[in-house]
Amino acid sequence: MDLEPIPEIEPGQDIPAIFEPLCAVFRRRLKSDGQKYTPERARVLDSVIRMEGAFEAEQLVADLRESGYRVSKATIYRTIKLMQDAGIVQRVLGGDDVPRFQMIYGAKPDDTIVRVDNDEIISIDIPELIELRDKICAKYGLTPSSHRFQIFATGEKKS
Amino acid sequence: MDLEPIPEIEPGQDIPAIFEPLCAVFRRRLKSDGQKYTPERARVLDSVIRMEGAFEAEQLVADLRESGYRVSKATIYRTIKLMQDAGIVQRVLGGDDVPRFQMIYGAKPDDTIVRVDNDEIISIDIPELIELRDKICAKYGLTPSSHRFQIFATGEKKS
DNA sequence: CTTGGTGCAAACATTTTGCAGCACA
DNA sequence: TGTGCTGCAAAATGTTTGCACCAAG
Repeated sequence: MDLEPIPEIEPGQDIPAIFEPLCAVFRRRLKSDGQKYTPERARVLDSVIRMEGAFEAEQLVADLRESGYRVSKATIYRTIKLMQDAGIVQRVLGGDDVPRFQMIYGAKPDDTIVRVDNDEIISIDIPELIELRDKICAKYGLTPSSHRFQIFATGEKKS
Repeated sequence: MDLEPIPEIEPGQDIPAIFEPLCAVFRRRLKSDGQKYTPERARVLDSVIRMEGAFEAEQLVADLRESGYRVSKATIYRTIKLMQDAGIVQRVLGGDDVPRFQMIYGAKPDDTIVRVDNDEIISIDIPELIELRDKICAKYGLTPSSHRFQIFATGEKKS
């Protein structure tokens, strides 16, 4: 491919600073495995960073296609897998059963109530959880990057 | 099919009492939707109840086949969907990306730390979460059946 | 020249659907 | 007689793989 050369840290133009280390994380991980940070992989990472919240693999395909970068589906899936290995994204399920991915690093916490009787998803905000998780991680000598709290509930009181 | 008639509450022989209402829940839900509690569906529910923790759809197929009940794959998948609608099971993802299902009713909460740098999963026990979730649900007029708390962390202190 | 990466298309795994026949109200 | 349920096989999704060729060290 004849894309421009890859800068040392290629965060794209309008990517929040919080995501900048991501690129470095990915590059480091690839390098330590004897793998390369190619233009295609940079494009996929770029696209992932731009996604808001959870996204489907197919959205990456579409997004990259729109951007004019023809990255093959196979490469996209392969790159997603690499990013999973690098701890950058994870696979998740929403209320529907569509498999999606979401960023781990820099992701904002995801606290929800899932109505198991009608698939409704209610976002809630529980600041206490952050200190709770930090406390727990400290006990294990780990550094938390994000968390996810799902409550499964039914609506007895209302339909 | 020439199976024995379905008793009013057919909990199987050695199913813990905690699961008994499940059958009633399922029957009630089906009835209210003008659907039927057939022998095949009873068999699938039976099999689901016997599964420990999360299970793959294919395990139900195998389990039912072993039991000598030939329930078609299509019916099993259709029944799983009905049970999802009834709020009895939900789809989940484990550390690998294999889609699985798990019981909601009677399921024990699932609190874990996910080491994003090496995929290690550490089970933790946080009793406070139960009261927290109950408090939150009460605020929304909902009845919690289970929850899941995942912390994503890296091991800075040890590898 | 060796190792890794890519695109393409075929293969795969899992789940859904169309359809003809069956069961029961 | 109509409505729902079943099995089967085909179709639809979502993801992975085999292969031939390309690029960089």
